[in-house]
Amino acid sequence: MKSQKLSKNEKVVLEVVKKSTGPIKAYTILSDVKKNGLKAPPQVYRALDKLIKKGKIHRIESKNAYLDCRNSKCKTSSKTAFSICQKCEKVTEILNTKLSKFLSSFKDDAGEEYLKYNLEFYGICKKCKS
Amino acid sequence: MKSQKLSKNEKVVLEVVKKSTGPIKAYTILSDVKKNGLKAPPQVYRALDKLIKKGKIHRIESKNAYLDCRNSKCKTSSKTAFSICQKCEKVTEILNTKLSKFLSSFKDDAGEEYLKYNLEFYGICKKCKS
DNA sequence: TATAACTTGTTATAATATAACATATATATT
DNA sequence: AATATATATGTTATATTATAACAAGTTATA
Repeated sequence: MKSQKLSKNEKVVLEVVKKSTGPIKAYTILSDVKKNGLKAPPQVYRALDKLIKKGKIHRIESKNAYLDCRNSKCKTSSKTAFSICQKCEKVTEILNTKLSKFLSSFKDDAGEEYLKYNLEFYGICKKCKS
Repeated sequence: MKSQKLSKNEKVVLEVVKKSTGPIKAYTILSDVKKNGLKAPPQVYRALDKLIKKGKIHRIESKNAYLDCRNSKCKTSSKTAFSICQKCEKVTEILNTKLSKFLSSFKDDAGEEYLKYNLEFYGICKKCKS
């Protein structure tokens, strides 16, 4: 497990991700942090990579977007599950013990378990249904 | 569920994906299908999108790559699970009834079920471990 | 055969991400 | 403190992945 200490750029990027109401894209972050002096994509991508390793944010693979982790117990980003509304694009992290236990102890045909997974559920959220 | 009939370009692209020993990238497909007369990215991406909808191939989100579906029962690409070796990059589709039943009947905190999901497990495959 | 729906071809460009290298800052070791 | 080492930053250029927009051809159907 990596140190949780954040560098200057990591703090700046994390603040932007936290402020966002949903998953935010790298270039949206970039245009936002330009007021903080950051200028180029690598500065953002480097910070994002580190923040993911440090468990501060998650990457929503199917959206190429980044979301802050609201699970205080989350120290790493190795086991993640999300629900994604296909209508309003809202993404919610799923923190469910039964689910994480099931997936953590899941054995494939070769009898192997996995220390890392990412699960994305797609559907229509309650708000959009009503 | 979409018609399973494939157009000319879809057949050409599917053959290339099938021939590949693992997940294959869109631009790798493009350079391959150039001998069949296809010339530009949209031709490949359009075929890929249709093939996914028709359940013939899957997209491995974390790799931006495409893999043919070997599950004969797979008519759509709405419920998918894969294991990905972080060393040799091998990707295997997981066809496991217990897993698919669990995820299909999973209810989130709002009591909602999901008709669509994608799960990616990451680890080291047996071959790479030994 | 006309009409609609789908499929293809084509050019250009948008969106996402990394390589490579120079410099600066922080941390640990003597 | 001075040196060595590792980490973090700044910068330019470029690679990779994907779509917009529009014209034209093909197939299915009324």
